[in-house]
Amino acid sequence: MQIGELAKQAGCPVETVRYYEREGLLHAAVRNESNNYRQYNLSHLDRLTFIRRCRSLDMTHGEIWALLDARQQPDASCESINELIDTHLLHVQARMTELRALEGQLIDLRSQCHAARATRDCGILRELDHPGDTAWRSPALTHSHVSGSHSSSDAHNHGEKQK
Amino acid sequence: MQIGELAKQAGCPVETVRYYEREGLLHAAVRNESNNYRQYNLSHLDRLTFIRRCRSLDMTHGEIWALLDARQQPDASCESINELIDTHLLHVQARMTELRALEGQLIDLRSQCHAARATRDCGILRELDHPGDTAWRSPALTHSHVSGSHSSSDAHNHGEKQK
DNA sequence: GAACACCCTAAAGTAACTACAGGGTCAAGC
DNA sequence: GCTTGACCCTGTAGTTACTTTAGGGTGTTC
Ligand SMILES: [Zn+2]
Ligand SMILES: [Zn+2]
Ligand SMILES: [Zn+2]
Ligand SMILES: [Zn+2]
Repeated sequence: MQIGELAKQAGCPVETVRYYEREGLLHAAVRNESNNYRQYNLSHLDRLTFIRRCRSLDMTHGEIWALLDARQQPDASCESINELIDTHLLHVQARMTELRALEGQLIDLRSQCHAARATRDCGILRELDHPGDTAWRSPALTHSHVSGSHSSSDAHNHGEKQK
Repeated sequence: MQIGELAKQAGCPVETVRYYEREGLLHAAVRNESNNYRQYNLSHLDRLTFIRRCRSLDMTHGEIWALLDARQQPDASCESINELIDTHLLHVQARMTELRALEGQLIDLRSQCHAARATRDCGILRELDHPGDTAWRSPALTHSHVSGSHSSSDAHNHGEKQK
């Protein structure tokens, strides 16, 4: 199996497979001697699929490493695995709590302006400009990874010409 | 006011202020001629505080640019501001929906192993290894930025010695 | 004049990819 | 034999919003 087929089976881009190999997450494939193409077998596909399932649960590479390591020691206790899942569940829940708080603040903010008026009278800007009575404290820091709410394809250019 | 005082008033690190200036979000400060230190006034503090409030709502720099731009035109309609907040609220809600789905999957996964047993018998690994009947599809892509659940301080090293 | 808090710049690191530049390999069709 | 197109390779840079590090100047105090 070459890299395109492996990636297709695992449902991820080819570049991601090469990236995982560089990171060591995926074992380096044997190369075809004549053309230097990577050759994969089913155990590679197994491992890659495992990794992608963990990523779809938003685990970090560090968390995935820990699971892969644990898997290498079938005789050890699985306690650390159970704990890792618990901890990661807390990561996700912590972030949800933050986002719920943000949602509330944004709904409050939005309620400051319903009609379209002149910008100078917009209640939203007014509220952003002066703290007001709503709690403007930044959300208490959590031990969560899992951050953000914006897709990477959001363009962030400002007054610059597009190509 | 020099940079340390400004940062303290706004509740953010000094480096972040310099970073915003490089990005253009914050206007470049006048420099003290003798020592080249940045000198700020209250309008800088206003703008920085505005930016930080938007960031605490998890807006991107692009979204903040749009608000800052709109604020420059007090006579225009504030419709775009209202829409921006609506859209960003959708970003946050979309991410919450994703995280709720993740939470459900993780709870399912965790339920596969309650006692600490040998790793070879761990129901969690078993489930991660073979798709099982639970829906393993990656969460439908949203138009959200706001991603992740892990804090940046999570260490992600594996078998490497610490310094 | 030494300690210490403060300021400066430029460059690299973070997480997990994604994209690009520049080029080799292979099968099919003309 | 040559072109077209799909596939593969390497290496590097870009993404987001910062943070960290290296290396060095400034200002006040003891
Ligand atoms: Zn986690
Ligand atoms: Zn308005
Ligand atoms: Zn947004
Ligand atoms: Zn277990």
